[in-house]
Amino acid sequence: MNQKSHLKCPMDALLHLIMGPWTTYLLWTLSQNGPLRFGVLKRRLPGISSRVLTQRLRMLETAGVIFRDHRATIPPQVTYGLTQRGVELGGVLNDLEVIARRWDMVSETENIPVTQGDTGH
Amino acid sequence: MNQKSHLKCPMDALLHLIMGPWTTYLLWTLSQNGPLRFGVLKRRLPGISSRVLTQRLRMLETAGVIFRDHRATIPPQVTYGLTQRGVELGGVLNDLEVIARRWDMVSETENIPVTQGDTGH
DNA sequence: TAAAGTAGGTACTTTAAAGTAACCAGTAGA
DNA sequence: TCTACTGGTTACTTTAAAGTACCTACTTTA
Repeated sequence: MNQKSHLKCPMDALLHLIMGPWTTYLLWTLSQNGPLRFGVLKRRLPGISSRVLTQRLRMLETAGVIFRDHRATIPPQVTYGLTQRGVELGGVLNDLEVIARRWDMVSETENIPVTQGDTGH
Repeated sequence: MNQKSHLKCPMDALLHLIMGPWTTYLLWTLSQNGPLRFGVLKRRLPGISSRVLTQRLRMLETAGVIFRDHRATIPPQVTYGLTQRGVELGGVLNDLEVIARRWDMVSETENIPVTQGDTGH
């Protein structure tokens, strides 16, 4: 297997979509502030390059997670925001964050082995 | 920012933990089959190298997501399984997979913009 | 006249991580 | 005695992706 495993598995495709640097921050920023223009977004993600920001926005747009609203005015005005899918994804990311925070708080606690049949799957 | 952003943010730490190739397959395999020995695990992930499998197992063990049961017999016998944290994580991964499958099914449907205030955050 | 803001695109460099292959100890079995 | 199995480790190579820097066109403002 290699990085292209997402060509077969929808789960991998989704993880591949959100796993890169900046991506979750980007989604988070959009979910907190609503639709934002390119330049504003760039300023809210201090350190990100135009190149990577553009890549991320294109990926997410292709996946239908964000929308792109382009007005060919001068200067141009391009706004990005979450779609319904983006909101769905945000929900799961929120669950993940709740877990992440909880684990951080109690990182010194025990790790309990789980016997087969208890996993809930 | 760079790959080390997980040093600050628990969310990034968690994503960084599960995002690599093989990791979710590994967790999935353990959740479906219960604790497994190294060699069995390797055979259930066709194509993975010992090197990467070991790395993944170490990462997950350090994070408290799996446990390692080592018996210094000859030949040695090392078993890995999910901890409580592993089960929790499995739950969220399952949610993600449900979404991934649904999106795949309806990939031709509309992507609806969401106005500020509707995001539920 | 020159700078700044708009939303990126392009070329080159760098780096982190994955892949590959060989190797280890110790014993059982042919 | 030679092989294979156990669970890895180590060194080297390769590649995908991120970083860096500079470029565009068009207009307004100083």
